[in-house]
Amino acid sequence: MNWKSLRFDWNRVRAFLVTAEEGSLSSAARELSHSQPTLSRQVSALERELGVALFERGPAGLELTPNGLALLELAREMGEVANKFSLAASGQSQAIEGNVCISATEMAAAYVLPPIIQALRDQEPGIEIEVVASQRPSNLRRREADIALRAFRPTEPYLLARRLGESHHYLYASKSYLKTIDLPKRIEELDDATFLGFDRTDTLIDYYRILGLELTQSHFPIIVHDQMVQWSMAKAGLGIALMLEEVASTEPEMIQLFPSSKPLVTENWLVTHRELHTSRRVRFVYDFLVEHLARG
Amino acid sequence: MNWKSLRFDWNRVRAFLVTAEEGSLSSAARELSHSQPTLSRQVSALERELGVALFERGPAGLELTPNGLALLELAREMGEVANKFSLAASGQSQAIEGNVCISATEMAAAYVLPPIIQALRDQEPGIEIEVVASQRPSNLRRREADIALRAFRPTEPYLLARRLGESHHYLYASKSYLKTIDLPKRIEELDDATFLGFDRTDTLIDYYRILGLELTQSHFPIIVHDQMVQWSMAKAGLGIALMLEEVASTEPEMIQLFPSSKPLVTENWLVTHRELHTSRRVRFVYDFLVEHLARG
DNA sequence: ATTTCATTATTCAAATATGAATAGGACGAC
DNA sequence: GTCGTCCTATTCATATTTGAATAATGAAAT
Repeated sequence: MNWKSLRFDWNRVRAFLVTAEEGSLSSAARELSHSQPTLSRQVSALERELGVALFERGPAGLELTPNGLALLELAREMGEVANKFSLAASGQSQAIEGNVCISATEMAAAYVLPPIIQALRDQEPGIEIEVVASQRPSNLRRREADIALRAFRPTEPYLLARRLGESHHYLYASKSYLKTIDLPKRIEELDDATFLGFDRTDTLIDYYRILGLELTQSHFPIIVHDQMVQWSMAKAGLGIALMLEEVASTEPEMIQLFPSSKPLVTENWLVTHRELHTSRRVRFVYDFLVEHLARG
Repeated sequence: MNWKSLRFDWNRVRAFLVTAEEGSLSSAARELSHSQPTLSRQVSALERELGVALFERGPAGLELTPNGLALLELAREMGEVANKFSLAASGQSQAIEGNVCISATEMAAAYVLPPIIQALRDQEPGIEIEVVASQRPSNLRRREADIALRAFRPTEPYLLARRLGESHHYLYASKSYLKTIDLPKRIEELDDATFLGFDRTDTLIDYYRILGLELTQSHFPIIVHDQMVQWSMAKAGLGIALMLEEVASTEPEMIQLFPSSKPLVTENWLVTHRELHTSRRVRFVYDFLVEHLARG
């Protein structure tokens, strides 16, 4: 076999890929934990190596040339395979030491995970935990996380999921806020209060409908994307928020509204990539989380 | 997007790939124009990086572990894409300087190409020519060559081919050899001579049948894989060889047998990868070869 | 048993790649 | 305008990677 065509520097393709996707050398450098000059030189070197101009350079940033655009397709493809390689390799790793990345919602990360991670690290100090707290589900195929805590059953065939039970959400408001409104007896009558929202979609309105409340966008004068911040605002008395019962019950200042009404129920699923489940390290964390989170 | 999983050293995958395919670090080092210690360290570093043992090491060489075997599949895939990337990049290169690799049979490389390459380099000194002389057709998809001179029309859809005319082959023997046998009048009667063969397949027997000669393996007591060497042996009087008319006619010592019989006719095709035809450099060499080789 | 030939791993000086600091340019906010 | 922020390219000291030389080991041939 002849390997002549492989003799170029593959890392430079990676530099090109991330630079093109990120839009700038600086940003790519941050992503790859390198310095901007390094990326600058790697991309320049690739261009020299190939004899092809990949970017138009300017102080405002880079712009792909048509040639660069065509090659970006292949660089993406190479990145896909590199990702698969990394995944498979991690899956085969039988080392217990090393990093495991867990994705969860902000509330779960802030209130549920800490004691579990504490216990886990007491038992296996070699395992380092990285937490990605985000409302958006992490893409496990792209390896944005090794293990994800999700509120829904995943459908992707390459994922392995385990149901952990369910969580109950109720409406909460601070004592100070409740002094400013007349709380009705029945939840259906609560319609002139201030509610805290996450975004301008109707997701939350749909949830409230399940609880028996018909609301419109105008009931959400305050939008906070960050759930932790939203909860702080609720605690500060800005309005009513939907919250996990376990989390809210630790806050004596927060009052559960209509405790006898039915809660909003979400499922909890622990999810990982099938490839990763064969990794001793990931498997350990996965099993540990199941053990400490599984209920009902 | 999250690029965490791409942060490993891609060049180490290449080191692993070539090492696994070649079977040893030393051999891989030769293929990649690196040193053996470099490959040794790159592969070790990859194993450390992934936490996976890829090879069992021994002084006799390396052996893939099951994990290594599984990862080799993905490394191969990555190599395939890297190859495509390199191909596409070369196709876009508009530099006239640089290397172009031409594959041809030994005889063509030795007798036909030299004056053409001479003229080409007089005209474009920036172009460096690499010649791969081999009876086996080079795999252009794997980029074993940029341009190939072949005796048959290629069928692969990704190849671009141009017919250059045909070549005539006759039987030749040295004057010294002819003294040792009685040359019959008609070619059909020539059956107790010594013929020089290339291998133990029947390809050559089939060719001779076209010329009207029914031979068997026993007529080929001397097998020489290398055509240049075979021709030298024929010149030294060891037997009869089939040879290109143009090449043989430059040798006064060699006698063309049965000049009035029909020759063995083969076609000549100039072939390149479609992707490469867009490279200014490859295109130039291709057109130059067409111009200097096209006949009839 | 000995030699030869292949392999891999180690050492150390030299070549190479890297990051911090810095310069310079475009763009938007004020 | 002017400031602040983002970008890229360059410089230079440092850290890493590399290859030549070499040691060590096993398999195969003698």
